[in-house]
Amino acid sequence: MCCYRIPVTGSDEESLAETFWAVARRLRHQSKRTLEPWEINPGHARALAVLMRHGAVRLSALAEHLRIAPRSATEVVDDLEERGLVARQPDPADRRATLVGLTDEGTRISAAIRAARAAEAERFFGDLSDSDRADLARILRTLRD
Amino acid sequence: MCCYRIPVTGSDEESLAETFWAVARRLRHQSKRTLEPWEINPGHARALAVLMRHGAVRLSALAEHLRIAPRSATEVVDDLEERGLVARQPDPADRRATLVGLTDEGTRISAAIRAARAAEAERFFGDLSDSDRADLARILRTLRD
DNA sequence: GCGTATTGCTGAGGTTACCTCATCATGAGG
DNA sequence: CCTCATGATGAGGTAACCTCAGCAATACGC
Repeated sequence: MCCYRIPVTGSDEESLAETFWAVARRLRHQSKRTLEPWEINPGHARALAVLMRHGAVRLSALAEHLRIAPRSATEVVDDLEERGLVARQPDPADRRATLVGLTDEGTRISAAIRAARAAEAERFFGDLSDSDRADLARILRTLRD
Repeated sequence: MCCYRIPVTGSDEESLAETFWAVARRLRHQSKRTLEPWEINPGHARALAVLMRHGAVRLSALAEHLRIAPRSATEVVDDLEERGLVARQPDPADRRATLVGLTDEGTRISAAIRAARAAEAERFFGDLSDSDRADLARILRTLRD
């Protein structure tokens, strides 16, 4: 690795990462508060969002979207089903598989959560100027991949 | 809240948050890989960093820095002590308290991790132009509080 | 068709990183 | 001193993951 930076730069970079995590923590806490009215945790909310976006999917597909093991998706779905937000139904195309879809109430609540999250993002990023917001989006997209 | 944004903006904001979390995930994975050579997890690394910065501190103080319950700090310290990276010593000022400090090896390893993290940050943020990096730092600082 | 391998879900049980509550020694204030 | 507060820790719990084994259904090679 040529051109190794001098410590000052290293220290700047360190604090950039630190600042990033500080922001992440604040955003995470705010998200948690946003979800409190529904007594839903972030993992369940993510599952509902996937179902909202993709409609009824197999458990294994849900697991992939959530990046968790299939067995863990079973548990998430168990919980949500117990609360009446999702329902299992046999997959007509393959009798081994089960499809999970939102119930009416699940759809209602997912929509409400979606709106609350949008409002939350507005609150969180709302103090930024339009150009800062655009810069942030552009820079983050660069870093994403 | 006046000037409520139209849905398009809401959707932009949503994706800003989403992009943020995508970046966070990538950074987290990279951090994990950075720590692998020492077989140290992020929580332990954070504890070592606190001790590096503050020297020997009480368990309760360490817990505060890490934002975990005092009882949980006991466990972190148990693990690190078993690995010879930190040592407990009685607090001369209060016989109820114990101070935790880095051992020589703990100091060596903490320094190595610190360097590796700086290199990791350089790798991660290195593709950005200087001005993007400055913008990002400034914007994140705005969002931090 | 027919046996074999694969796939989809779930029961059983483990791990990790936290937590609370009770306990014990020590310290501080009336 | 006697009471109350504080610092660490033992005991035990929880949430959100995991792996592995097992069962049913399907797909594949011949």
